[in-house]
Amino acid sequence: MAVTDEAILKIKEMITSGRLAPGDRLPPEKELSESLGLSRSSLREAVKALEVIRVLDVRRGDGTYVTSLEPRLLLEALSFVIDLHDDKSVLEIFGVRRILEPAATGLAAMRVSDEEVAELTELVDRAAADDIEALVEHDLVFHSKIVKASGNDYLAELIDSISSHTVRARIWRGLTQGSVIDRTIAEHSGIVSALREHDAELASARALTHIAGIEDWLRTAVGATSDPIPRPLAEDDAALDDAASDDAVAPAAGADSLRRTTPTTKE
Amino acid sequence: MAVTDEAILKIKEMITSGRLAPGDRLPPEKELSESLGLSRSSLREAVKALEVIRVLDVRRGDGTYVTSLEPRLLLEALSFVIDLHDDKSVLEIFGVRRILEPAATGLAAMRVSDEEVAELTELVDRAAADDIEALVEHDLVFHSKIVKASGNDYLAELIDSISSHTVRARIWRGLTQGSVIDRTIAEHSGIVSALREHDAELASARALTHIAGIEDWLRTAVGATSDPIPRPLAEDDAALDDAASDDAVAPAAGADSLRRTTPTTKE
DNA sequence: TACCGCGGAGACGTCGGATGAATCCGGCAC
DNA sequence: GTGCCGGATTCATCCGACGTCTCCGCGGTA
Repeated sequence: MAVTDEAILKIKEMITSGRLAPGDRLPPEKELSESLGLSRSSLREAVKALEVIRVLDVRRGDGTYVTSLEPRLLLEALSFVIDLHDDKSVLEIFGVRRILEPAATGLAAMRVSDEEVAELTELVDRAAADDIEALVEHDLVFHSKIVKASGNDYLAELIDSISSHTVRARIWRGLTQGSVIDRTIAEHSGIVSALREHDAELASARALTHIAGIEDWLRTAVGATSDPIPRPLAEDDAALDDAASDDAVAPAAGADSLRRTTPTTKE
Repeated sequence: MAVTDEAILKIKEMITSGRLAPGDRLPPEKELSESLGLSRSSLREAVKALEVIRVLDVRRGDGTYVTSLEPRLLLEALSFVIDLHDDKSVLEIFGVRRILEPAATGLAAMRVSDEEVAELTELVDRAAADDIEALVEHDLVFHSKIVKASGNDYLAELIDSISSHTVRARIWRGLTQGSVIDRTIAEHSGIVSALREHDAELASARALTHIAGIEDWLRTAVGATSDPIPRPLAEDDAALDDAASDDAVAPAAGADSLRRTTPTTKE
């Protein structure tokens, strides 16, 4: 096995064994490379690999740290990978979301707090139908809040990760189906209503209905035309790509390559 | 943004834009580094990062290729990351599996072929209760086959990925609960029976029962060995390994600290 | 013609050093 | 006490060199 891969496993083992805890600082690259028996160059490749999957956090001029290792961080990498799937996979991914999100919504119905219901209610009320982009933003926040209320962070982050990929599809849907805004808000309202009553079964059913509506449309679109969906992924990376193309201003802080691509985060 | 991160995004963009298709070979490192405007060292860090998440396949002495980008590959990285979660997260992860696997089993019931049923039947019959390790192996194959039969590769691979992490826990369970072998086989048999009849509801219910049984045990085990205060993963994880390897069975899982838990090609 | 072995070319793997840039931190002036 | 400054530390990037592996064409041989 390559020394770099060994280093990756050794660092991982240091974490799983407890020698390195979340938040801990690693020895300097020079020192660590010597103790692991490889060159600094090779070690840096290992560190970079662990950085992109959010296991390590490298701070220039400071040091390298173990991240909090929270599900949110570790699943971020999933968004990156999902971006690389083709149209057929998008349908399969949607099939997974179709399973997870109703279940999460059902869980949320059983344990959602009054405050959370109030927040969701306000969110839906405020989502007056202005424009598509605002709706997509609202949609992301809405679903994110609900799955978070399921009480299972891992489940919530997993759903968030696999949902981000469908953003563009939903945008396109919005562009081609005018009635979608009202319908989406109405469906959201129905879900909140079920949550308020702690009716898990109804909440779950309404979530499924909601998602299946999008899925149906997506299946038709993919199946119908040969070049249906606006090119998988690349476009909302445009900002990043611009930044990368050396004429743009450097992003302010902590620029990452694997930052999730949902419009919710800006760099 | 760091040049290495730029390179990662640029390579990703080359793939999503279609300039690089699955199986394609990248330009040599020297050439690519020049065209991307960075040193070979930095490019190598980018390539390494994309290699660990199975986007690129680097073949020494040959060249660097884009992988097939199949869900199976891209989700492999998930297994790596899941290894880093603590016990609390393991329960949450199990909560996700509890949702996904019954659903996948239900889907499988609707479309499973006679051949697949025959394979599963034979698999269960052959899984005569010999030893724990064989049972765990059987269990992995069994569930893998079923979820694969769901027809949704992405779903199947996702389940496989999040299941791999529970292997050690199941080993420990096996060591502490003698009757688990017979019970597991009986439950597997029941699931196959429902699949054979294409009874999705029953298949799903039996899958849920099966998984919930493990989950219940896991929750008890974790709750028993943990304080109300969340503990870092290291201690409890080590406890799992110790418990496993203290016994004469000596499962391979805990033996090699540098083991690679993701099912990859050996190196 | 078909097969086999060899060696060169190309490509990745690893190393060590040098320089630049960001951060941290202690000392000093006010 | 506050704020500034410079040295020390650490990561970022680049460069050049050498090793090893793989591929593939060129002859040699049967």
